[in-house]
Amino acid sequence: MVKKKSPTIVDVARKAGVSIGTVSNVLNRRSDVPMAEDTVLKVNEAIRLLGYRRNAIAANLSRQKTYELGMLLPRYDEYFVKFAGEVEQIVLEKGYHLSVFSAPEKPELGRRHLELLLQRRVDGLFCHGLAMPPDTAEAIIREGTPLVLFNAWGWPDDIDAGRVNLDVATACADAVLLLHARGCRSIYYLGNRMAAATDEQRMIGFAEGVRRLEQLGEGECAETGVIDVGQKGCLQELQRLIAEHGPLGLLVFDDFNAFSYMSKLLEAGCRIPEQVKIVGINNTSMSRLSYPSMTSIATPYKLQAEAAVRMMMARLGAAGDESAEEESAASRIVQIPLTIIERKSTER
Amino acid sequence: MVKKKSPTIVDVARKAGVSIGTVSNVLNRRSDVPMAEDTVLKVNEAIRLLGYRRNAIAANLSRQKTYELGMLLPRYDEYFVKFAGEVEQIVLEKGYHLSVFSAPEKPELGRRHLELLLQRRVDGLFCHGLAMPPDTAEAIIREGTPLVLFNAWGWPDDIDAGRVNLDVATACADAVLLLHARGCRSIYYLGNRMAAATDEQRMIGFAEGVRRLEQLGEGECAETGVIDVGQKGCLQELQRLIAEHGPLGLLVFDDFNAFSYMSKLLEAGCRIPEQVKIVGINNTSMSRLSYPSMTSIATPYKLQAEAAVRMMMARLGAAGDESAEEESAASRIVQIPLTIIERKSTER
DNA sequence: TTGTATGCGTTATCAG
DNA sequence: CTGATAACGCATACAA
Repeated sequence: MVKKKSPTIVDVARKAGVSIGTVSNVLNRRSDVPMAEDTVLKVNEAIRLLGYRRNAIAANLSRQKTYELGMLLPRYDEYFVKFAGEVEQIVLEKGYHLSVFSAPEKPELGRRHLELLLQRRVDGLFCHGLAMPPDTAEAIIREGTPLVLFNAWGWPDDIDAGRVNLDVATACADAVLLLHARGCRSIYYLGNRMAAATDEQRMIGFAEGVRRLEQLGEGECAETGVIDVGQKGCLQELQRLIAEHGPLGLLVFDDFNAFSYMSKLLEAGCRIPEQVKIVGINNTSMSRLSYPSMTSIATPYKLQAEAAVRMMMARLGAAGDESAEEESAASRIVQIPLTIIERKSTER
Repeated sequence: MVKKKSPTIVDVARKAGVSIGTVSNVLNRRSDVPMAEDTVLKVNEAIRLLGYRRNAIAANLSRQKTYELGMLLPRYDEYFVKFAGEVEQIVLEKGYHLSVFSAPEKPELGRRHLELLLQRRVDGLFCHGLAMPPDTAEAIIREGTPLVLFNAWGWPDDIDAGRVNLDVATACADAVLLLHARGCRSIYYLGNRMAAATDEQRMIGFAEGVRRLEQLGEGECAETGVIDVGQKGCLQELQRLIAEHGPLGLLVFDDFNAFSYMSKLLEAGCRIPEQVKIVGINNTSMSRLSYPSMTSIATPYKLQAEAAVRMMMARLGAAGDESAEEESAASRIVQIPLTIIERKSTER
């Protein structure tokens, strides 16, 4: 059997006894071009008979539009994957599809993926704030590709990219207050310096929470501080704190680390939540299923995805349009609120 | 600022004072076509100056090849995502890139993604055995797109698709023996009927393990059985088994469910591993980080990914080639062995 | 070593 | 309503 090259509209046209223009019209169901009922039937029949399948490459080239959106992730973890999945769903309903790439710990790889996406002439780009430097972003926009960033904290304000940021800081501040309300005498943030920009937001929130605590002016003001998960003797330090101050409150970088340290503390004989109360971040399946179940800050994927897509669509529609040009920074940057899901690990 | 359409090779050619053919040649670094050092320099300079970026769409259309591979997943979970990530890495080194799609619980969505990939004329397709019915697979191959399936257990043998299957059954059998060796008097498989084909493999393995146990003819032959996670009163049933028979061995459908039930049992006051010994499947981060840490069957992503890519490359290379046509079923189907990672949850 | 011409499969325009 | 025909941007034989 020879590799019979797939049929083209030319074949379909011949088979149906019409011209290729007509085939294209019924293929694209153009509403502005009226067509005879009969021709449509003939064409569809020919398509079925030949097993014709449109060549998207040629179509894209011709119409100068791909209906493809790209997404650049720093890595595949539960949070990013869920977010990407949501976005994929939503844009699909709008006739677009999403191509996701990740660049695990490799800026060079990230650039390569980006270049690829650009060469494929994607109509728009979603990108994590960590997966691309600001000047690259600027260049992309300048060249005409709409860009929507997510979790791009601390980026310069004058970049014309949509931005959908999780308001992690506020949630972390709330977590500090929660831990205090649950009776913690000392409250620490267990961070991860390796993830600089992400860690910073949590730290800012933690500090804010501590400040709010002070403003409350409660006499039994808690002792607070920051420890790093990578720090040597981290576990011992925690045990010391428990011994010295009683109920220790721990806000941890993410569920993964929170869970990991919860296990270590349990193994060391600590009782949770009696001696240590833990709050994780991301509300992954671990936190829900663990014993004791773990309080965690939930990131609303769906909300964030919807906001991101909305921004993208606005940019896609307004391309070339000078009308909606005067977009305020306010509508360019959206903050997504998080909520704390309280579970056993912070019970009184 | 007008949306300046991106420069083409025509622009580059003009700027560099050469013809477009020449530009194309240096762009593709054709080894068979010799080029003057000087022209290459000129062209590259022009490319830099203009900020030229090759239009992959046009290139693909012209050369009738996309260097794109598609992957269809039933959903995004830790296992699939890791596997996809590995494949992405490997094919990247071979000059291909991977577009991943998932069809969470929606066969219709899956067909749509497939159609999309085919319209984009991907050079090849990786697909999970659950994400596509056999007749569809056959049609795809017939039309000339190389197909490599992974975890397509129980598929008809006459389909000319590469197949890379995890040998879950054997590993499950081994797990049964392990549980017995660790002193379990009764051994149960905690399955998940909802995931039919996947569950079946585990069940086959479990049964095989039980049979091997019987052949050993140990006097203290264990009692065995199957329970479903979705079953009402599942937890109570387990507790009853523990009370009646002492040390209970549990092989669970996957880490997720294993972890979930471990937590429930702990909460109910059971001691692990003293009263219940648990083996999960997939060796996800949960099993490693939990307390007690959980024994799990590790799936070698990398191995499986390498095997899958190897098959794909063979098919891509042999396309049209009649030489390697006579491929035996043996080399078309690869079994990947799994290994049990023993942790605290099965200690004596 | 470089330039020219043709084709890739569609879309879209504009006469019939 | 339908049918030629010119783009779309690039690759590639083949000619120079």
